[in-house]
Amino acid sequence: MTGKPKISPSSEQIRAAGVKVTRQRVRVLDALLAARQPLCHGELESQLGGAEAGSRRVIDRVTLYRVLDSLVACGLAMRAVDPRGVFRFSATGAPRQHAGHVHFRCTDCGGVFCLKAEPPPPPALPRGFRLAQVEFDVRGTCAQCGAR
Amino acid sequence: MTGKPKISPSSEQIRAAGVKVTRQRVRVLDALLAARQPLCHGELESQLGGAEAGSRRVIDRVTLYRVLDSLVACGLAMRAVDPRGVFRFSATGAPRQHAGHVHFRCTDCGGVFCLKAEPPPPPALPRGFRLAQVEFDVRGTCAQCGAR
DNA sequence: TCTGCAAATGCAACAATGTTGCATTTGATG
DNA sequence: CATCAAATGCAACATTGTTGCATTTGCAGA
Repeated sequence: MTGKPKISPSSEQIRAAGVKVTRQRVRVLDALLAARQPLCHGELESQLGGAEAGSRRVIDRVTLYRVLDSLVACGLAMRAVDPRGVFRFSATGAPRQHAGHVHFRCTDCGGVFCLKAEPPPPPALPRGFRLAQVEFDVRGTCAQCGAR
Repeated sequence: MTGKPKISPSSEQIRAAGVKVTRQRVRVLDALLAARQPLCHGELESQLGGAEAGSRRVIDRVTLYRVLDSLVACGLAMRAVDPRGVFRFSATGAPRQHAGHVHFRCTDCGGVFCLKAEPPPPPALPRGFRLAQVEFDVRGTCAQCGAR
């Protein structure tokens, strides 16, 4: 078994999560793991579709939605909403490059800036509550947009 | 001129903001001011439409979008995105009942709980950046969902 | 290796939310 | 009251997300 061509770590993650390992799921999870920031459906679609352009469509629009749903359901991905009201997905296992600091989002140009500040400590929760994720979202206008 | 039927405070706010005072704008701002929580487009539509049901449609769907845009543009209202990805609007002049504390959102049942904790102070921004809004988002599973 | 079945996929159609173009109406101003 | 830009209503369109159903595929067991 030394010559197995290529076992992406995603396959293992998916198998470990107890769901079927399919080409589509591997592709999508790979994309999420490689991404520096959470991706929306459209970005994933064009990224996956564009990569192998030439053959036929790599993944169906609806399938992509369902794959994302399944990844979220089995804990391999997370879903958040961006300021435009669009769902964005990120791999939970991915190195969270953006986990240790706070983000500033310019409502004018849409740009995202990483602030030096550390995220605030999570607040105390009532008995029985379990914390899964904390997001500290700071919005306004960046220096460039403010200058105009 | 003593008998002017009814001058809602919204009219004054709108006039002060320097934009035309129209029936639609007054209605929408009234609704936002009266609301206990941010309202989405659909809620506003049915609320406004239902109130005067009988005559014809009170406000056009598109007009409602545009009125909301204009209220946001002149600073009388604020726009945020809810966890479903839908825009929600609130009057900036309205008593912000939910402004002074942090929210916990259960990713299981979708419920929102108000925590006792105060929101963390906004972080320092680079030169030229202007802060418009801060959101502290805490997610996980609530006691009830966690018990199952 | 083959077979069978539940899960996953692709396709079409639909639903909800938000936007644009344009003709008509209306608020404010002189 | 005359005027004109702004606001409104209507129709059509765009984007994002969902549902139903027939076909394909991963995977477990014979």
